[in-house]
Formats: sequence, C-alpha cells, structure tokens
Amino acid sequence: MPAAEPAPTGVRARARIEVRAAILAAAAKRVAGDGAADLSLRAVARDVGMVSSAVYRYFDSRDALLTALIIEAYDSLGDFVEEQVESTRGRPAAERWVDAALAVRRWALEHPNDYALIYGTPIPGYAAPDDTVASGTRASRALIGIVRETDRLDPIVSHHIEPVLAESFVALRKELGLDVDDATTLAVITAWSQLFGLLTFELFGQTRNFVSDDEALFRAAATSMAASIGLPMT
Amino acid sequence: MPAAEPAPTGVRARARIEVRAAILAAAAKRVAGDGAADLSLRAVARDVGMVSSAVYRYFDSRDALLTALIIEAYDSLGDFVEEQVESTRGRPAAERWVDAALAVRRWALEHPNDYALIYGTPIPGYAAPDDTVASGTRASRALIGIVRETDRLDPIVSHHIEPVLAESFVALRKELGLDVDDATTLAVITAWSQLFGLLTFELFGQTRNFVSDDEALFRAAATSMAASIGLPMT
DNA sequence: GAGAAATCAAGAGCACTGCTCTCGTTTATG
DNA sequence: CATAAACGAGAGCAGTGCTCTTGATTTCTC
Repeated sequence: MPAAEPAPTGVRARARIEVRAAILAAAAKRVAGDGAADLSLRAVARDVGMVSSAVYRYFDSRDALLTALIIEAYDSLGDFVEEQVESTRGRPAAERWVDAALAVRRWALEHPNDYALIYGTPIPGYAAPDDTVASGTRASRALIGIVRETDRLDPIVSHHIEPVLAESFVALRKELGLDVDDATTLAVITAWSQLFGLLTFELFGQTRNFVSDDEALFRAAATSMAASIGLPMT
Repeated sequence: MPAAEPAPTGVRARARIEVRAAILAAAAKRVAGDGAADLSLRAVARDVGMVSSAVYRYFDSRDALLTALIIEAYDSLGDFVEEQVESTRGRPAAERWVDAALAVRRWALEHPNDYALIYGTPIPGYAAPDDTVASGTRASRALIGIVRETDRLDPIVSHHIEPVLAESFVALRKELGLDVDDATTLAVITAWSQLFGLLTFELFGQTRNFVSDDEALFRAAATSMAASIGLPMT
C-alpha cells in the first residue's frame, strides 16, 4: 500500500521533492542564522537560484514555509529527546528525567532559533495546522513516558485539587496513558511547564546573569522536579 | 533639583510630549489589536495624522518605538502586581503568593500582546537597553517580596546543591534582599520560572485544551509552588 | 526686537518585502 | 501526436523601514 504521496516516478516528480527540500534547507539555514522573524521568502529564493514567484509553486505562502520549518523543528527535538529517553531505559527514573531535561536544554542551546520557532511568540493570526500537533507533542510525550514507564513512585506531598481540575486530569491521563493519582498528575504538569519556563527564560535572556552557571541551575531544577513527581532515585 | 528632562515651558516642548504620547498610544492600540510583529510605523503615523518621516522626530526607529512599548508594558505589569502584593500585606504568605500569581495571570490575559512583548521571543539582534531592566524586574521582585516579608518559613525538603550554584545564590540573595537558605532560593527560582512557564504555555497555545479550566490549573500550580517554597498557609 | 539657529511636518525617493498575474517552455497524459 | 498540466521567469502592485531635502515655525542669541 503506497503512502499518501504518489510514487515519484517521473523526472518532474523527482525534481519536485528535491527542489522543495532545497528550499526548506535554505530557509532553515537562514532561520538558524537570523531568526524566523527576519525570514525573507525572496532571500531564500535567491539562495536556491530561483525567482521568488517560483517558490510559490512549492509553498503557498511565507507562513506555509514557516509551518514546514516548525514541523521540522518539532521533529528534530522529538527525535533528539526520544532517542535520549530510550537510551536510558532501565536506569533510575529520576536520573532519566534529569538527563532528558538536559537533552532538551542541549537541543535548545544548539538550535535557539528553532526553539523560538516552537516555544516563542506565535505568529499573529496563525493557527497551527493539525500536522504539527502530532510532531509538536513528541518531546513532551517522551518526557512523560519516563513517568509512565516507572512502576514504583515515591510518595509525594499531596495538596487538595479542585474537582473540576480532577475531572480534567482523568481525560488527560487517559490521553497520555498515565496511571497516577491527581497529585502526581499535577506534579508532572508543573514540572513540564517549569522545565520549558526555565529554558525559555534562559534563552530569551530573562535571566540576565542571574546565576553564573545556567546548566547547574537547570540541573538542580530538573532534579527537584523529579523529586516532586516522586521519581525514584535508585 | 529638576529632573533630567528640561522643564516643558515652551509651546513646542509641551507639544512634543503630547505628540510623543499620542504616537505611543496609537502604537499601543495597534499592538493590542494585531500584535507587535505586525506593528507598522507608517500605520501608526497615519493613525495620528502624521506622515511617517515625521514620526522619526520622536522615535529613532521602529525598534525604538517597540522599546518604549516594552517599558510601558513592564510598568503596567509592575504596577498591577505591586499593588496586588501590597494590598494583601499581613495575610498568610501562601495566600498572598497565590493571589499575586493569579494577578499576573489576569494581567496577561487582559494584555496578551503586551505579555508576548515582554516574555515572548525577543526581537532578533535586539538588546534591551538598561532603561528596561529596572522596569522589567518589578513584577518578579514583587513576587519575591512576599517571601522576603515572611519571617517564618515552613521546612521544605532540601536537595543537594552544587557548590558553584550555591555561590551564585549568595550574590543573588544579596541582590534581592532575601535571607533564606539555598534550598529555598532554588525553590523560589523554580516557582518563578514555573509560574511564567505555565502562563506562557497557556497564552501561546501550547496547552491546547489541555484542561478544561486553565485558571484552576494555574491556581493549583501556584498553591503547590507556595508549599514548595515553604510559605505558611496561616 | 531683528537675525541666526534649531526644530518641525511634509514629500519624494530608495531598497526591500509578500504576493499575483502573465508568458513562453517543458513534461506528462490521453 | 495533441492536449493538458506543471514549471520558471519576469513584470507589477501595494506595502514596509528609513533617508534626504524643502519650506515653515518656533526658539535662542545678540
């Protein structure tokens, strides 16, 4: 059963995916250098030796080009984190969490503009197409997978959780395949948002010389997150 | 002792600050509607009935205009949070923290584009001038002020903290006027980053229908933060 | 108070952008 | 082989940030 795309038999079909890839590569290069806000479709066209109007045969608009780049970034991060999480299977969950968090940070530091593309200010009036959703949750799902694969969780302090929230948690856990209590669910969410919050602050310069060693701070925070979730250290 | 600005005596000096304010107001209106990325200096000029080149008498560039808007946003948030924190003085610290966190969220929901201006993707190649730093830390300082004004902290679980990090914490606490131990310092930082992380996720659509009640989630997270810092509930 | 100097709004203009349309040319399809 | 689809190139439109010049108005100085 062939995929949704027709088999690239003809000369033209083959050339099409090559040209498309070349455009995407040139665009990615520019984003890596100057950031997404400055991305110029015309400049990308010049890079690949085309005229700007020709690019529109491959991407409907500049936003469509950016969307393709967003998906690429999501998948790049997803690949990176998933691989990291898998490579530590069997080790203590707390260690796995910290390592995975550090992997996210490493990827973000290596691709700051891609990170901004994903977790930065959304493009005004831009709604992520459904294509991006699947790719967009991979990194988060990989992190949560560490919790899922942990059979034993240390006891944690539990707060009262409003009924309306507890109800939401039921569907959320089902969606994520998690089998934990409400307190742990909240701990996972807060840890997740804290991880990306700290990273966003570091990358976007909100912590201007806050501490001398950002990685040490990040590691300490990640360790604290793992404890708050109840991930065993051994 | 007069301020740095000369007294606006003449007709021209008086008109200048009025025109400047009008430009700023028009720009703020446009940002509130369409977001900062789409802000057009020419459109703002049209709004105030000027020609675009005239605007350059008041702002050196589009970035300078945006910088002024960023400072305004910082001060707007700073005013809002500071007022909230002061109005709860004397009440239990945990309650104060949650209320202050909710105030940040309320402000952000009412001024999403201003929030994006502050905590979103920074403008490429843009370095915040020193003017913004003082305004930019007001909200965070107000939050941390709640911890500072608390004489008694509940005991919290303490993790090992790397020496290099502990050393950074010393200077940081001095800067903030905080008198707490290393574990609490870390808890404050993580709570702070978590607060804005969760809010950024909510506003930027990273939590698409994550839970049905975002405020309940935010309140639960804020409550958990207060506990992790050791802020007393009574 | 008159003349010099600074300040201002306006307009033209440059280089750039996203995007559309048309025009020959090339490839695939019947 | 003829028709249709896809393609690259070019011109063109409306918009952008920004600069420079021009003429009028206010302010400063003698």
